[in-house]
Amino acid sequence: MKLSQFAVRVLSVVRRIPPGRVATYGDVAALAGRPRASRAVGNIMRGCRDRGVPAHRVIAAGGALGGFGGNLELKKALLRAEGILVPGRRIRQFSRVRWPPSPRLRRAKALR
DNA sequence: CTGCTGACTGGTA
DNA sequence: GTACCAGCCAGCA
Repeated sequence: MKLSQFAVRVLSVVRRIPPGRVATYGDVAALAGRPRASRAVGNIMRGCRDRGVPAHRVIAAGGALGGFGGNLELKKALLRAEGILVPGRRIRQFSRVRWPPSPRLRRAKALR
């Protein structure tokens, strides 16, 4: 199975997300070098079944859950298991569990 | 090459 | 709060 360079970068970024933290598709795209490729990131996540990749920690903007191949309930359960509360369609205290809060990402998004 | 798709996003109504 | 829209981009037919 061969992955494009972009896919490799995306996966390596997702692998870096610590337990109990989340990142948005847009964040992952930015860290992978393509700030506007959030949609493409979603496609890659959908196709990736690698267990070293915590896909459940990748969510949509604003703390929305996004998708999870039809197993959205499973995604919620996995997040809950890491201490992230998901009362409804959005996670609780999004700004607190969001990763990364680094200046690097902010600068990347500022170029938008 | 062209065209469509979608685990997206930000804007408007 | 919801609904719809245009822009976006990698992957695939």
